[in-house]
Amino acid sequence: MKKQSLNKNNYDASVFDRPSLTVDIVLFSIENNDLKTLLIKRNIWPYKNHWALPGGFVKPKETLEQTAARELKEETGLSLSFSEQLYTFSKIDRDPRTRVITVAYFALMPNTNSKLNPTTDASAAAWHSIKKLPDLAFDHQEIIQYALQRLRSKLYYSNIVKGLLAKDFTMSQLQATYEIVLGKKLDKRNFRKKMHSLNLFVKTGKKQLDGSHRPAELYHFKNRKLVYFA
Amino acid sequence: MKKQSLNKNNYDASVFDRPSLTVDIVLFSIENNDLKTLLIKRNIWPYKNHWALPGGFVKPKETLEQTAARELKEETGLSLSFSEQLYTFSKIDRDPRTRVITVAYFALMPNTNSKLNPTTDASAAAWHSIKKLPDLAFDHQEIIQYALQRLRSKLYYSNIVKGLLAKDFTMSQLQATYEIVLGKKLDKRNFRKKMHSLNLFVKTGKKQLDGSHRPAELYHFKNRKLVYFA
DNA sequence: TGAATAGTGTCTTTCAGACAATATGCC
DNA sequence: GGCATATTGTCTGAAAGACACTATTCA
Repeated sequence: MKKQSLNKNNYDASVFDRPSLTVDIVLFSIENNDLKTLLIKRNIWPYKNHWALPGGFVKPKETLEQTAARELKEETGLSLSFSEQLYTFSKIDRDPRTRVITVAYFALMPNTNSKLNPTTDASAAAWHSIKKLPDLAFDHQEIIQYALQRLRSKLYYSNIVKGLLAKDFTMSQLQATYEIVLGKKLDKRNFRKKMHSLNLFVKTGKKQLDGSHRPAELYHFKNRKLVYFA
Repeated sequence: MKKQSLNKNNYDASVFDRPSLTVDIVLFSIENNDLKTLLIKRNIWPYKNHWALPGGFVKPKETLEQTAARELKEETGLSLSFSEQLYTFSKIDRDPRTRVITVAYFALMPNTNSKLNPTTDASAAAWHSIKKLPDLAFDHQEIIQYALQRLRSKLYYSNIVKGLLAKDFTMSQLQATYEIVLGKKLDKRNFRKKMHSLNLFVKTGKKQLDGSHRPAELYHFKNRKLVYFA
């Protein structure tokens, strides 16, 4: 196979007589009470110097999930815990190089303040608030909006919020996470009534003491896996 | 590009140093009060003489939706009205030829008793009850089950049932369609109360007279498009 | 004892689910 | 009038949503 070149003039599209396939990852996390997504800064054509979702080409011997994990690791140094397939985007001109179809994945991680270590095709990696995203490469804006919808709706019928929380958490932290993602305030009593009725949590017995006020019970999820409840 | 050959011994996998991409279509329709899906009988290796979902390789200049419509037309003679993307299946060994990733689409059509006209890779095309499917090629059994889940759950929060009905229909026909797809009986009064509360239908003014009993009001959908209501 | 956050219960409204009698047309 | 299907309303229980006070710790 011919080597793929790196700018518009000597780009050989004949290499691609079938569509190429990539995986892109929308990784969400909460930082400073704000929902953020991880972007990398491209240092090659096309969209050089634009921010983009981490992602890359699928290798013949790896599953799409493996591609997602590998690319995220390569481009940011982060490891993937929870992820699920989002949608496959296939507009004909979404990539100026040639026909590229991308399977988008959506992933969550708790706030860990991990240092980001971009390598390869990225000159930088950074968390961006979903409230003010920069100009993005390709159709990545659309992909992020799709992922955000999916995340928001899954809050209502699954324990997906787990992906954004540390192992142990307080009911206040849980509620704050819902509020940040949904972008609206929730009633404290109704929220707790609902959450307790779901029977998804157990008390750890520990309490969180952090200031001059009543300490909060710490909970964790009963189930290791994603659970649907509606 | 080398021509692809047709049996295991002289199959040249080096043609595929990147994953190949196909589209498969799960087309549902109701026939004789039974939910059926359209299958074709393969007349080439692999899975020769097995039933399989209609589908095929994505061409460079077509969208996935166009691939779906083209393949369905080629293999069955049918035209696609409603369809939506289902999921992308990518297990490494799902296709014995080489690495093939497939984007599954799920589609609906009203019962039209259209004659099926298989061509190209199919020696036959036929509707099969989802209650007793034959041995299927590839991972197509899994794909159909996934599509069926999607269809069933969408009945509860969208007007997707439209895809299975003629333009005008009675409330009894609507309810029967729900019952066939869900595989369970529903209460007539509660069903109608709910449906009318959704405000999705208008009376056509016409009535269906078909036998020695009270004629039924004919309705049609207000909205041309898919509408979500929950 | 004042400041800050944690934790809890009642009332009202809405919706799902159980349930049966009347209406209309054809023979 | 008899048969077959169409059409309609009430009651009950469960859950969502509005709403305010007490509990605990620390300074």
